[in-house]
Amino acid sequence: MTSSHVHRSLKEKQRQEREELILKVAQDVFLERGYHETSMDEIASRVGIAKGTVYLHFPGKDDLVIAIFERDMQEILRQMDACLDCQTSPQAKLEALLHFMYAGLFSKRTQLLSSIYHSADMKRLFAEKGGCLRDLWDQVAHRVAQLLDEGKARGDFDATLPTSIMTSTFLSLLSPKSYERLLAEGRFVPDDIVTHTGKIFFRGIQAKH
Amino acid sequence: MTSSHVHRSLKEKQRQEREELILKVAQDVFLERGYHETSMDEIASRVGIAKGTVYLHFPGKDDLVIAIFERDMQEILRQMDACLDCQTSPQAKLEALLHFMYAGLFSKRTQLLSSIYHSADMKRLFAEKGGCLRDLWDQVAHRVAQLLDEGKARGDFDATLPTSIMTSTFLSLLSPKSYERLLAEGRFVPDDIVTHTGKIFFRGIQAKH
Amino acid sequence: MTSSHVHRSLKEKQRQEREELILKVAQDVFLERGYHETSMDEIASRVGIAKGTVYLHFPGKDDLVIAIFERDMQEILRQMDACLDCQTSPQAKLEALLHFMYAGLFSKRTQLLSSIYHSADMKRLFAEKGGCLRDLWDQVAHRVAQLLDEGKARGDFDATLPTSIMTSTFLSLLSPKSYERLLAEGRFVPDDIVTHTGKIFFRGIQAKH
Amino acid sequence: MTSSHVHRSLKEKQRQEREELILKVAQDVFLERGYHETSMDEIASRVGIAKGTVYLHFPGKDDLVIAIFERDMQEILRQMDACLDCQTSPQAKLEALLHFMYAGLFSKRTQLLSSIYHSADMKRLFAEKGGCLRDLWDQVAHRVAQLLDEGKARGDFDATLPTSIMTSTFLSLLSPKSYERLLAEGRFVPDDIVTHTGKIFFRGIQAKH
DNA sequence: AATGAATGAGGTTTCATTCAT
DNA sequence: CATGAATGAAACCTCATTCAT
Repeated sequence: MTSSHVHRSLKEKQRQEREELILKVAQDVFLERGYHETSMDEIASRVGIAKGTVYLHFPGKDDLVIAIFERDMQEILRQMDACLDCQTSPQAKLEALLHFMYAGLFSKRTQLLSSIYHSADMKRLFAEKGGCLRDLWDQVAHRVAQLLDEGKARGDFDATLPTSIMTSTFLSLLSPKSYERLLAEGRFVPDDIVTHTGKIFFRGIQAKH
Repeated sequence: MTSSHVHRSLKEKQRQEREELILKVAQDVFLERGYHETSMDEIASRVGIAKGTVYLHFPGKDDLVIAIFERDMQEILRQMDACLDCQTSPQAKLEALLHFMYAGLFSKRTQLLSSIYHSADMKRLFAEKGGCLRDLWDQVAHRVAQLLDEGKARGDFDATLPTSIMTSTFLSLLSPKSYERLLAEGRFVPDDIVTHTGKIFFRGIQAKH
Repeated sequence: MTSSHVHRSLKEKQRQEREELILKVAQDVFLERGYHETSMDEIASRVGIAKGTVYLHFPGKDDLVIAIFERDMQEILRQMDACLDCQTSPQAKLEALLHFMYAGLFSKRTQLLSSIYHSADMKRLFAEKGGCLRDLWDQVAHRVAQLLDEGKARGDFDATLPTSIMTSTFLSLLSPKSYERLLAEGRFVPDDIVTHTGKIFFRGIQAKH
Repeated sequence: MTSSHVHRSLKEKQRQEREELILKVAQDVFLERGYHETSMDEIASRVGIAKGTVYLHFPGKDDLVIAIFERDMQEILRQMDACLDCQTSPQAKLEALLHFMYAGLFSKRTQLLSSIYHSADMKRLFAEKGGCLRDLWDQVAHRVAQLLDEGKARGDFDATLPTSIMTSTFLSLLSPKSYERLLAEGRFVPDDIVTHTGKIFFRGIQAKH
């Protein structure tokens, strides 16, 4: 009984690990090559499994991408909350958020998020299959909007600016592609860029005294 | 002789007009459907010509996209210069630039530009085939950077911020996708958004007094 | 103008001939191998064209089979009518029908018709895509039923037998598969078989005197 | 020792029961969906066992179908003989046969038998793997032929008709598909149809007096 | 013995590109 | 020139079969 249970749980664990691996690899390949330039064959062979095996985990290519986005968004939300707990003022929280989104592992996730908003075919895909993603993204945007409103209430941020536009502007800073060249040129490290960009944004929304 | 020459030139004019039309239509379709979801068939049939005819103007699908980007960038440069002439202060010029990039016809071009920076497959395409585009984009960035430096020299902009980062931030504002939802919700018109966003940016880079 | 028209019509003619050829070849292959054992590759290569070309004529494998059935049924109806004109009594007409259905070229078509009624997957296909086929087959059955009723009215056929059952029995004679072995053994030619089978049927439905 | 033997025999019995169950279920699914539309997965899951287990009983999908046909034919032969014992005249025996073949449980088997004769891929399968089936079917045909000859000898049936053709015609009546529509329309019950069809056949082969 | 995850050959379909007319 | 039929490489996906557990 116990052995059987352990056995089950082991198999299940292996299954989940494999699924996780597929998601990870697929994310990389999609980022490198783009959705259409990536074949299921390539994903499978990079994972080191057969094409058919991928289909045991995800019913189709579409669903694989959706799953990647979903996992990423959930992780981002989770980490966002964790990171918001450690700070006090709304501005400090938003700054922490910015830094976190660009930090090591998350730059990939942030890039994917940004691609949602920028490629016509992905948008289509989400319109058709990604109902749940809309909610998750709304939660991200909602958290940001809340912090901005909180800052306004405290008199930190300019209350005459519409929160929705501030939110959009803040989120548009989460498009790491714009900074890739800066990084590529090697004159800055990510933290520099985020710090400066953040400074521009927060000065920009500061309440006039 | 003369008649033949006129004939030639007429033909040539028609040819150019058609090429222009193909570029225009293709741009629309690419924006609607995305690169991979758009077939040469669809472009040809929307233009009202045969598929083969498209290949008389552009050697391949890749080159067609490159040509679109090239044309757009050149047009943007041209209009940018025109629009910069009408203003006096660097900030006024940059504001005019922002408004212009979102104005009617240019929103499409701006969207395409933004997609350069955000989709993995386009980037690859440009890396392989789009040598000339790099130069054009550098010119755009250069104009912005010049204005920012000019502003710094006049004491308008904060000289402690690295110009390259300011430039990047400014250009990242040219990602209309971020605002699509704001527009879709119907609470703002493009000009509102640009005005507010610009306000944030320019306050953000203002020199401290 | 005329030349263009002729040109058009020539192209169109070639197109139709090619389509006809595909239908013919596909019918043969489907008969030999069955629907699922036949690949589009095989059809194309037997016709001597590329796989993609088949798809210029038929949107999918399904539609190809449907088209074959439709063409066959229409041809059968046409020939049936022709063959019914040459005879006088209902029985003579039905006998002519039987012979005609087994005659040279039609044995193939008859075999296909029969396969409609006997394979589970074909039935499914027709249920989904073959609306028009149902009508055509009904016309065939209707013609037979009419002849049987006519014969009853003349006092030739037994009026106590339900026409629908007589029709079914008659049509079940159109299943050449049952006779293949007889033919294969070489002791009979098709006409013998049809003659004897017909004799059994017509005696069977004869009015009692 | 004895216990081990009993154990063995118990296991063996369970094994046979499961094999029987697989055959039964597979038959149903093949009839519903057709050979190619049926996956080994579906069969296994309907039986309630793992896919691999099916392969412990049958080396492949082909062999499973062959086994079904073999079992069905053997059962038909067994039941045929039983049913022939209860009747006296050849005609009564053949009539009993007809009714029996359409009776409740046997309609399925009859349908499968009929599909042997009507689908190209099944024929191929039997040509390659189904040596034994040929013999069994010959036995069925032989029994019918014997009865017909017996009837001829008694002066019941028309001796001028070739027995082989009479046999073929009789067996072609065993194609329940032809009657499905009659049944579907709801105007007849199976027994009506068989009775009328049989009447046509037996009148058709009756000796002239 | 039983399982079911893994495999990979094979099938259908799409579409950028070519080329004879 | 312009056309659009033809091509065939390449993608997605299924499923019979195997094999480690």
